[in-house]
Amino acid sequence: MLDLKFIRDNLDAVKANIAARNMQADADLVARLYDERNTLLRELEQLRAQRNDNAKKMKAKPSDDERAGLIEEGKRLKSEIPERERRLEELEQSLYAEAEKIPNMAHPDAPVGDDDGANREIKQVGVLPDFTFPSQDHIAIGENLELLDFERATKVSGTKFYYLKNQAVLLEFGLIRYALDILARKGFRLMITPDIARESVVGGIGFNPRGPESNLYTLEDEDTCLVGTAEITLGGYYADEIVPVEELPILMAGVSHCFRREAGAAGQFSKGLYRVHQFTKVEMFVICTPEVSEQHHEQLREIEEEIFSGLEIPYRVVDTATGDLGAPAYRKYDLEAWMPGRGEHGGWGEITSASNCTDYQARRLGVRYKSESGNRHVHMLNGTAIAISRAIIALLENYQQADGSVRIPRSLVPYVGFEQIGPRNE
RNA sequence: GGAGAGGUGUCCGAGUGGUCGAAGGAGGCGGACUCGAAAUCCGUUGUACAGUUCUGCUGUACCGAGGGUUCGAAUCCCUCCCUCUCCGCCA
Repeated sequence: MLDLKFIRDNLDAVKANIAARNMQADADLVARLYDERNTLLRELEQLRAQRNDNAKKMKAKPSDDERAGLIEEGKRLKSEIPERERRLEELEQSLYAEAEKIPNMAHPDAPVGDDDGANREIKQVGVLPDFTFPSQDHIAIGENLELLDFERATKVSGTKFYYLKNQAVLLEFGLIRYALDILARKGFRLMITPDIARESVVGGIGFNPRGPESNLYTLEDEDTCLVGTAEITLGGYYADEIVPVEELPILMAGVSHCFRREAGAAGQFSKGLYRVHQFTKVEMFVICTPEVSEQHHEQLREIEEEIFSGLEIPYRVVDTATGDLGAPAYRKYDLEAWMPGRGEHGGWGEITSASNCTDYQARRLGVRYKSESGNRHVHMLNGTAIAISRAIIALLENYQQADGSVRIPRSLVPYVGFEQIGPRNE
């Protein structure tokens, strides 16, 4: 959520930003509700002050006459207060409901545009594979080598689920450990996080827990849902706390399962492992002072590049367009890996993203630190270290060999214990 | 799941319906003493929102949460939540 005063005092910029991000929110309404709320609040506080004052006079042991008058006056004041309290509560409810729809401001350098077509490519790293044989997509490779089973998963759990089998299982654990070792060296605190979170935390991070457009699974009869990412549980870790400034920056790396409904997502780019209901992810999360959040954003991007360069997977970095940022991000970098099985001739597929959400999430979550000028909200950033399912796509498709086997990148061999998968000898 | 105990400020801990934003202690911060430190002494010490003559001041709210009684509630009543201990079940 944005600061209400900021919205009121920067109405034009806020409205321009809503438009640039292609979102629906009414900043004028928020400013109006905010003013109305403040007017009513002042009125109510004045009445309460009078009530307190009146009650205080009783302590002076007044005469019976005065006493009766004070009680009379107290009753009168008392009768005026509850009605205003109700109105204030209603007003604040609509105020916050509307204010929460307003997205974070965008970085002045973020490319302006309605969707990912406007993303700006910053750089491209690595050499695209040039296969001398007919290449296959990860589904074919995975099924041939008995690494993946989509059909059985559909039978047991539904579409967009999968079994990982044999070396793919070791690949998952190996990739996790590979990423964690890098992050531990960078000073990240390693964590395994809950896979379920309260809706209040989910909302604070900027996800919509319920509703038809929600990408999350909510739990029956509870105000909780399955997490779509450890960003939720890492961001909620310090909710409602004032973090000692000397502990900043806090770097956390969380391993969790991620559950996503992906309702309505179909088409060639969501087949196989690309868009699934459940996967495992190692997520980075940074809590820092506002002054250094942009530096940390660059650092997250660099770590993501280090991880994928280390896996020798070709990728490009894009600066995400305003229309594709979502609500909480101030700026977002995506890493897109080359996926030879994507489309007719291969294509880029999003494999990580790194977002600077500034104080947008911290405000609703109540994460602050003490500064010279009072308590301020921290800045929060998140980035994917490695999303296992998509990483497996990139590995299988880029490292496939003419004989149907798949080579394992050098840096990963110590973590998985083998140098290649297959070929099947039959 | 069953039985019992309890939830007060950064922590421990007191609190008769008005003098309680809350005793006392610890810790933190500032200062005195000291060559320096410890000890001792003095002062200070939360959060949020609003207003403001704005590095301060004023008001309101906050003693687990939500209701109620009352001119007035940390204190009385009701409901709920959570934590702890013991038992049961269990990876």
